[in-house]
Amino acid sequence: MTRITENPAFIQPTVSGPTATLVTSLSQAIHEHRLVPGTKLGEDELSEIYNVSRTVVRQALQALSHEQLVELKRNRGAFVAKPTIREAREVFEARALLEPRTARSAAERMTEAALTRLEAHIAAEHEALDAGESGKALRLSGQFHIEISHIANQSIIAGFIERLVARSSLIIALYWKRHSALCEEHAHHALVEAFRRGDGQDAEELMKSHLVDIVSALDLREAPSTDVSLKDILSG
Amino acid sequence: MTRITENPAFIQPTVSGPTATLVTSLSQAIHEHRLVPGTKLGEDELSEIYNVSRTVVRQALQALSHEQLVELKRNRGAFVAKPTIREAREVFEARALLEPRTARSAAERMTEAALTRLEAHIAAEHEALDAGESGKALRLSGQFHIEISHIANQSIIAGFIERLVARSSLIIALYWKRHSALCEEHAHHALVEAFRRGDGQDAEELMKSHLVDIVSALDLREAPSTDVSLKDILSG
DNA sequence: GTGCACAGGATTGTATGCAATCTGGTTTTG
DNA sequence: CAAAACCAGATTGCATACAATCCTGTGCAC
Repeated sequence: MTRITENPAFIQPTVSGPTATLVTSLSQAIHEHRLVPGTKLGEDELSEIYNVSRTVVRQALQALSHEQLVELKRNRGAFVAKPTIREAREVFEARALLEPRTARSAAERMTEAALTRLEAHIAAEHEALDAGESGKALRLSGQFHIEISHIANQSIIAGFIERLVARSSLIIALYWKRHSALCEEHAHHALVEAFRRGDGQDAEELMKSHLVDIVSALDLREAPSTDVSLKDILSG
Repeated sequence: MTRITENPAFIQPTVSGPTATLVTSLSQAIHEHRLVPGTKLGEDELSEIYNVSRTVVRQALQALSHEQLVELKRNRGAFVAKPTIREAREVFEARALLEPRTARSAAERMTEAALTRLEAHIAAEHEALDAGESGKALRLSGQFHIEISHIANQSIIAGFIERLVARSSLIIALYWKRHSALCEEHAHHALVEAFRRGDGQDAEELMKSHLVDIVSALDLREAPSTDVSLKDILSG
């Protein structure tokens, strides 16, 4: 059993105590696609399921709202967020801006311990796939990306990448059109090999193409414009 | 009186109702340096000052904690955040990465209405300076940067810039070593002229040098390393 | 049969109360 | 005199209660 000790919630917590536990649990369910976009998250219901008071639930929902994983609608409740196609595009544009340079930085400051951690991520991901746990494999894929950003040791940019990768879980739940697992099989391996050689340029290029590959599996075609009137549509 | 209608809290709100009002008020006080880093923000005290219950105060403090403007210490209370020198450096590195390209995008999609808004920002900033309201001028300087990111119309990156500029208020409060106002007098003017010409490359270069200028006014020398033992220090 | 109005129950927003924790001052001990 | 222990008041974490708002189902009018 490969042990992964990194944060299953992806984003470093700003809350503590039972609230943090609940945030981690809900985040993990979102990243593993057990909680799907649009799901209503009722306070009383969560309070019962997790055996905490509504106070803790509200704090956790507020935290998840700040992470843009949950949308709070005043007087209506909390819902797992549904990023629009526009938002999906922008998230991956931002990832394409930040992650390749972060991969380069990671390659340039790679250590044996960090390589070991990355390899453990890949091993755990494969184990999850072999065990038919696709949700877990998906979450571990995301964590692999975040681990790279931590190795690069630029905490501000890493924080942004955490947010982007976390939101990517929702985007993938909504718009993924491939039947296979998220990240192409050899992409993470190739990245780790580049890191092992300390080859920043290779790492940067591999991350770029890896992200392009992910985007190519998302169906981000715009829905028909709502500016078109019903009359125009019906008159062919 | 030049009216500025943009968000004095810098960061788009994720809370609503009285909580949002309180967040805006506290943020503004932070950006105008009326609330200085390290200040204790007691729940009962804020509750009395703002005439809201502790529930609303706690929600607002949590929101400010998510924005990294406030640090919540469990069982000890909330404090206006004090970014370390390391953090200060990283914030401006991230700004140097994001803002010049955002300025370029803004130049390429500039409209008359947007130019008018930017000019109004500059006018309001000068008015505040002339009236001796340096805190307000400071906040308006920050808002100018955020307005540019909104014109660029990339909402994810704009969101990151909001967070970075917001945090810059704390950094400036702690580390500013110049006696003059924050942004050099002609820098914002020059940017607006580049925007007027639609000159993306010029805008990008001007933003780069503008940020370099800001960093040059910050005292970010590292304190002596704490790895040095007391014995080493005392033995000369 | 369809559309509108209303009522009741469910849920959310917020206030308040109580227990847990911390801090600072005082007392005791060596 | 200095350090440790103790205690009381202040503050924070969290639960619970109540008011406000929303949603859905039912009844009535056309």
